Parts: sequence; C-alpha cells; structure tokens
Amino acid sequence: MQQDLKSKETQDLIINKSFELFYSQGYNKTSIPDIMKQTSLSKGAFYHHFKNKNDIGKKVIDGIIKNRIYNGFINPLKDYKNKNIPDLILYVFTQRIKNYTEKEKQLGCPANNLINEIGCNESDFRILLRDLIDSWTDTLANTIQEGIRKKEIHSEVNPRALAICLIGSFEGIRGIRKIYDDDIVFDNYMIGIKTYINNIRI
Amino acid sequence: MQQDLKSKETQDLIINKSFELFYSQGYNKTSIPDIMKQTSLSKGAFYHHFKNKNDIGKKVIDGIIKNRIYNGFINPLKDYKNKNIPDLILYVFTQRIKNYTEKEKQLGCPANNLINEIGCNESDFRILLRDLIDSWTDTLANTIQEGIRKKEIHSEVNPRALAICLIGSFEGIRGIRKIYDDDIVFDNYMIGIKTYINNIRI
DNA sequence: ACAAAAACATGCATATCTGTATGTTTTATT
DNA sequence: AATAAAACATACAGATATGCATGTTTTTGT
Repeated sequence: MQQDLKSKETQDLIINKSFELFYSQGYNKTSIPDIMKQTSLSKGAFYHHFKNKNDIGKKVIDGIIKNRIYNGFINPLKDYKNKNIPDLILYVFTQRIKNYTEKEKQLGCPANNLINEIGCNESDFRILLRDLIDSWTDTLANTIQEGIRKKEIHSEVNPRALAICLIGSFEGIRGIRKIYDDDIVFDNYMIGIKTYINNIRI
Repeated sequence: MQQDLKSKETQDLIINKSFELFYSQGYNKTSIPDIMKQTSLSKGAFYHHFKNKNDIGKKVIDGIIKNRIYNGFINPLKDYKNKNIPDLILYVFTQRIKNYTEKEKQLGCPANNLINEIGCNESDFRILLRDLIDSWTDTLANTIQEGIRKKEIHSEVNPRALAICLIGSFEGIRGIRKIYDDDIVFDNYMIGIKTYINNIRI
C-alpha cells in the first residue's frame, strides 16, 4: 500500500517536471535526461514507470493540461444559472487573461503550444487534444445555446460557430502574445471580443 | 558571376528544403542532416553557406514565411480602392481558407507553428516574427480605419483591436484545424467571422 | 525473518547531432 | 595555362539521445 503511494508520487513528480519542460522549451526540445535531471532521479526510474517519451507526453496532456483547461475554461462555463450568459462568457475569456503571470504570458497556452508543435504528427496526442477541444467547444456552444434560450443572445447566432471562434481567437492571441513583451495584444483582444459579444447581446 | 548564381541557387535549395521540413515536422525535430538529405548535398555544403541552424531558421522566416504572409494576407488588404472594406476583409480571411490544400490544412500556418514552437525561446525569431505580425496588424488596422472613414464600418470599432482579433482568430483556428480530419472547424469559423463583420458593417 | 517483487541506479550498446578541420573539385582571374 | 578562391565532400571529435540489461536497495506478503 505504501509502495503504491510512493510509486504514484514518483510518477506525479516526473509528470509535473515533464510538463514544466514541455511548456517552457517545447516537447521536441525536451529529452528524458532533461526531465530526470529536474527530478534528481535516474533514467532507470523513468523507464520503470513510463514506456517512453510518447507515454509521458500523453500523461502530461491527460493529467495536467486537461485539468488546466477544465478548471480555467470548461467548468466555469457550466455554472451559468442565474447569470447573464454574455457577461459570463466575456468574464471567462477576459478574467483569465488579466490574471496570467508573466511566465504564462511569455509561454502561451500549453495545449495550444502542443497542438501547433506536434498536433499533426503524433497521432496519440491529436486524439487527446481533440477530445479536449471538443469538450470545450461543446460546453461553450451549450452555454451560448442557453443564452439564446434565455433571450440574452440573438437567435441568429450559430452557437458552435461562435464557440470555435471564441476558442480559436483566444488560443491564437495567446500564441501571438508570446512574441511580444507587453500586453497591448491582450488589451486589444479584450476590446475586440467585448465588441463581438456586445453586438450579439440582446 | 556564374558562381554567384550557383551559390544563390544552392542557398535557395537549402532554404526551401528547410522550410518544408520545419513546416511538416517542426523546427526542433529537424536536423541539419535531415535537411541535407533532401538536397542531396553534403553537410559541408550547409556549413559553407550557413552559420548554423539558427541562421537557416532566420532565412526561412525572412525568405519564405514572410512572403507567404505578405502575398496571402497583407498585400491584398492594401488594395482596397473601389472595394467595400467589410467585404474585402471577409474575402481575404475566408477565400484563403477555402483554397487550402489538404497539406496546408493538416500542417497549419508556418508562421503560427513557429511562433508557438519557439516564439518565446529564440530571440532572433521573435523579432522577425513580431515584425511580420506588426506589419499585418498595421495594414489590417489601416484598412479598417479606411472602412470607418468611408462609413462602411461603425465608428465605434477600434481598428487595432479588430485587427488583432481577426489575425488571432485566424491563426488560432488554423492551429486547431491541425488536430481534426474534417473542415467543420473552418466552416464554423467562417460563419463566426461573417457574423462579426456583418455586425460592425453599416 | 525471508523470499518475491517493486523501486530505483548504473552501465552499456547504438544512434544521431553539431560543428570543424581537412580534403577535392569547380569556377574565376590574370 | 596557372593560380586563387569559392563550392562542395569527407572525416572526425565531442556531446547527447534512446532504450535496454543488469545491478542494488527498499517494500511487501507470508
């Protein structure tokens, strides 16, 4: 029993350090020795707990990146009772940006980084990342649909179209921000989506 | 004189093959032997013409990626005389997508891929990519401003905000498309920005 | 307390990368 | 035609990667 705990602890350590390195320097740039230097464990420990780099990659997506998106973006959208939907959407997409640390501004979105670095090459990652974006799109479209039902959003709005546009613009902007040193891009983005949301609001 | 031509031809060959590999498998995944296998030249030839991988990276951005963005997105926006500006913008951002090859759909945008893979790490690339996005934003904002002047776009619209939102959403969507096998994401995106543009149109 | 298994370390075989040093061939100059 | 320089090839040194095989230590079940 205690062994299971120790094993899980070690695996979590390796997954966390892997995430940090994938996030800060990219997946392909990161080697297994790189990761294990951060854990102060040996390479033997890595290959005892994981099959190979692809394996740890999948576990980073499923164990960390997924949770970040759920906590930050998907779950808050599900909690729409007694709330004005356009306000909620605007809040979710802007409040997060306002609270990003300097590191998060520089490094962008971990999911989007992975999508763009290896989205088309690693089939396993594709599936996991696609499921994640699907869940996000479904939830957001559902919230928008609810806004239409409550007559807070114009009925001509296509929920899935709006959903993917919001997600796409958010991810795109987080990428573009990576090459700048100031927040002008974020500020202008927030002005832009405010205009968009206000224009579809009833 | 003939030597200069030969030299330029070889350099162009190396730059083109490098672009193909960076585009299809990523910058970090691509090695110099990888590139030279494609050219059927030796590694000696590479190091004769280029300093190192960073050097070829910069030349790929400046010699190929930049031109693609200019030809596809920046220059068409400059040609707005006798055109309805909202229509022109919509056209530029949707027509390209409709004409993408299967490969371009799978691999996304070369500039966005680079931004997300190494935008925050390679300082030289950052500057080049930032200049490119700056030019794009400036040109688009200018076109939008012209639309406001011609009373085709509501005067409350913030040109730079709209510009970065359009660019961001476009790049974000091209990234997201990479993890899908169909065009639903693109189709929904086109519906979404049409709604946006039509809502700011006079 | 002891055997078995899990957790982890070490070492090695193999491959590959970068970058340079040193060749050979082609082109340009006089 | 001969010399110099550029274009390109070959060879090598040093670093680093992956992944396995084989150790050692710790934990677990009996």
